[in-house]
Amino acid sequence: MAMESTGTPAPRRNSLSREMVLRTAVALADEAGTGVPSMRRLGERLGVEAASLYHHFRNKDVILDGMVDLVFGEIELPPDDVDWRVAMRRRAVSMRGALIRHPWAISLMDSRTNPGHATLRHHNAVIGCLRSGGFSIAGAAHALSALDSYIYGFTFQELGLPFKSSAAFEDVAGSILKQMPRDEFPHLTEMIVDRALKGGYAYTEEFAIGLDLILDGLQQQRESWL
Amino acid sequence: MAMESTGTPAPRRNSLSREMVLRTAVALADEAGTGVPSMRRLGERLGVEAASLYHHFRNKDVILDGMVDLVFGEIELPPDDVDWRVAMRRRAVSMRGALIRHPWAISLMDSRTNPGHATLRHHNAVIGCLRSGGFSIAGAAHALSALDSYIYGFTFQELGLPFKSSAAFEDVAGSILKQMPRDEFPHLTEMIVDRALKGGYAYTEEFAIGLDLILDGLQQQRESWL
DNA sequence: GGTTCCACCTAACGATGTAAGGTTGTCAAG
DNA sequence: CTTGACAACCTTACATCGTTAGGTGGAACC
Repeated sequence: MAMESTGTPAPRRNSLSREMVLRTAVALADEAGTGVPSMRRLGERLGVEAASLYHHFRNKDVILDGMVDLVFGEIELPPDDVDWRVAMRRRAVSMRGALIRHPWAISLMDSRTNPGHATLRHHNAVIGCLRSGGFSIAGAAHALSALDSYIYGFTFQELGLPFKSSAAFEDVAGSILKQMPRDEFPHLTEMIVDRALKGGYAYTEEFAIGLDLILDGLQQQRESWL
Repeated sequence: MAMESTGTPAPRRNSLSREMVLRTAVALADEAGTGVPSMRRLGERLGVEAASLYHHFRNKDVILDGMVDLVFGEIELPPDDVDWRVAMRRRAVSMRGALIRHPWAISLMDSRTNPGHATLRHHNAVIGCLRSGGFSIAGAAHALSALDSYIYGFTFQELGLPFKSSAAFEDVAGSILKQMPRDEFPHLTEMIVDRALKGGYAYTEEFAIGLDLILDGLQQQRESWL
């Protein structure tokens, strides 16, 4: 259904192509804070009425599918000429980057169920990298699950937090502390104070710590998964 | 803002209480597939018009905040009479359970920014457990980040998959295989076939594998984080 | 008994996704 | 060149959504 049977989908005349629509949709979604555009806004940007989009896409869901696939296409495929560990590390960093660049994408992914071509290619490459790195099928499945879970979860939380700069962090931390009964939640208070004093929260560093911890574990367990 | 300054919020007369509204909202959201209820449906279930709800909640967002906090309240707090490792393990399992029981919750969390009382208590207890287990402040932060990321990410992916029973898994796997060019994605194909033959995907087991991998890593690194 | 005020209602606004049917422009066949 | 078909696009409309403004009834208090 989501996959064309003909190799070339016959790019008709002067119409707005699938590609063009999806690219504008992504661009619109990226523009500050607006999130996924409505059909009307998307049509407007394309110089077209909202309903016209339904001649190219059965419904909005397939547009969302396409947008998610575009994001997957931005993720660096694991290069196959390097160690599996550095390949997995680089793709993890690249994946977090793409999800941060397109903050609307991760919320979309949980409802989407039809993987696009870029998505399939991505997963295939990752599994292939793990397999040629010495992982069994089961082992690769476990590694993939652990890594993806961590990447999604970390980015998910990072995006949810209500500040982007570390200056903003201190403000928010301060105001949370004010309205929080400090003696009821001493450990939480302590941690927030500590992080705030250390001058903001370094996401990239924190991401690397957990990532390396998982990669270490995978390296150790690799040969036990046969 | 989200936190009452008075200890008892003065439960007025015969009105529909905050508690009752939130509980009904959660119950409605849990009912198959419907997701978070609209204000009209929520009002209907309470025998009230939609607009009346705005006398108790400034807007829908604070209802969503309350719903999320109810879910957090269901998560087992780490008991403090056991080893930090088994405590963290139990709370992870309990957390996944709550998120699976309320599939709408995780998609809500990324937009919510005002933590409720149960949420704060939960985080405080987790941090406290780690600290008395010998983690430094920084170490507890790293442990919390890694664990929560994994739990969120895993559950997030689990909920996104389009099947719940392992019988349904084989169907879906089969139809994906059919429309996927198998020779273009050999590793992906191989993995799906392998998992399908093994009779479905055992989430609980897979969850435990990654979780224990992270717990192992935390145990090893614990003393290096000072 | 009068006043106050709270809990609820009615009515409406603009925005959303989408279906139905009409209009236009392009292209191939006659 | 005309004719017809068909694709691309438009107009209109509908139900549903969150939310606001202003009204109504009855309980609570002086």
